[in-house]
Amino acid sequence: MMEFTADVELEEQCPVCGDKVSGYHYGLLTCESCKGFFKRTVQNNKRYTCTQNQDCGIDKTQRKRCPFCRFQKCLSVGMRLEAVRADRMRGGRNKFGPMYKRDRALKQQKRALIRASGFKIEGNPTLLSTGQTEYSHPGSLSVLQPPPLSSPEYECPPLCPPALSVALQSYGSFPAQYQYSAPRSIKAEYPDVYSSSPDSSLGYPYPDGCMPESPHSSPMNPGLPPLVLELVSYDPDEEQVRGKICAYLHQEQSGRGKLDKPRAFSLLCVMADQTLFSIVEWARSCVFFKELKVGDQMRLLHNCWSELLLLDHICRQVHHGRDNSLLLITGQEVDLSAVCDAGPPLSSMVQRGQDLARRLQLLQVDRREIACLKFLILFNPNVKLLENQPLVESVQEQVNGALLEYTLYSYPQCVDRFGQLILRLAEVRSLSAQAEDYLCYTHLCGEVPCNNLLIEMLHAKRSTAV
DNA sequence: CTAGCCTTGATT
DNA sequence: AATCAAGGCTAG
Repeated sequence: MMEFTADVELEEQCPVCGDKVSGYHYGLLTCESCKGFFKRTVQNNKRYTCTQNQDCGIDKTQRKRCPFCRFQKCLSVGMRLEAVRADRMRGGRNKFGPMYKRDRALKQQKRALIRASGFKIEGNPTLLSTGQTEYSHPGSLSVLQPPPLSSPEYECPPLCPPALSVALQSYGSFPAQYQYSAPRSIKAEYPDVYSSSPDSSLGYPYPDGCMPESPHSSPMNPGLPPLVLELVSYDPDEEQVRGKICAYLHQEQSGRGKLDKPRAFSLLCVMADQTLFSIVEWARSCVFFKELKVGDQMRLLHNCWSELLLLDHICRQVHHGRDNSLLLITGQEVDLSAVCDAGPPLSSMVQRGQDLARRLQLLQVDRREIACLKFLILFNPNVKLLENQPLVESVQEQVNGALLEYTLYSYPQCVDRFGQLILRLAEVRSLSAQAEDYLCYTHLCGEVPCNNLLIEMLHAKRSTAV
């Protein structure tokens, strides 16, 4: 009973400062003051600096002390820049409406469950990142910006320790958010720990609320291969990744002078670079991959990083579902016509990407299938010089089988759904290769910031492969 | 700047 | 007509 009241109270606290929540603001439940603070900051394009170590604790009494850290926290808990209106239009509703509604229903469900069973649910399966557990880790953002890379602009490859091995090894203590992997709870008691509102969670937590409903949304999922369920459980929380990357970008932007505007392209590179870190984190948390030695882990990632990055991008477009704009990991939209102005190689690749996204959209590919595809990409048996080749081959085989079975059970009306998916995989590979070439070329022209994981991957592949 | 209270207006 | 999350206003 104590726990129950504690839990409920927790949910009524602002995730930024702990003050009393006054409603949904900019994507989640916050207090009135953080709402106002976030609005002022975004509307007036404020840039703050931290006089300490950018890890100031934010609570009700100290929130005024460091606006920099307060804003970082706003972003990292999931407050959304896009919800601040550019045109300052008052009143009405925005596209987040449905999301708020879902979240309310979810919380209601959770409360009912707690009351019914007197049982406190562990983990945080909500779509929104509200009611999270730990803000006590001021340094949790640092994973995406490991020490050697922390001053992005001015370091060059020779001085950099290999970022991938750092990313694979060094943050042993790194937190729970990429790994609420609890494989044992999958098959058993709580079939829906991962997807509390039956299948809406198969879609990405994007606000549109227009996710195609999966045809198999029965809660029980009879013929579902357990492996598929497990694989999808390793997917990171998109909201959290987005929050971290936004926080990183914002920090970096305020770190450099106002005058020094980064060019759009290099901004995209930084974004891709940060996304890559989250992909590495994802891989590290996955079954099978964890069992491999670091050397093999690196070989696999070197081989497939661009495919995973591309697939991530494509999936975002699938759920974004618009032909005339791209949705970035940060939640920003980029007009496609602007991209086309950038010239033929880039615009044709973007076009190929859009075509691919459209095909996947027509298929109504679901999140479980995507999870399988990611594993198929990661565990590529064609990678040479693996110490544990048999494991990689076996994973490839198992996932293939599970995906085939899944598509047959879940989409019996689509005869060759499996084949279609695999075909798209080939296109992902081909397009990612083209993108790598392009990146390599632009890098040689000095257009890409040269200090990052992105470039390290690029070089690694080119020096070992073929 | 902050934060509590007020006004708006699309959605239900 | 009620709701409620946007933006606005203004003492402190």
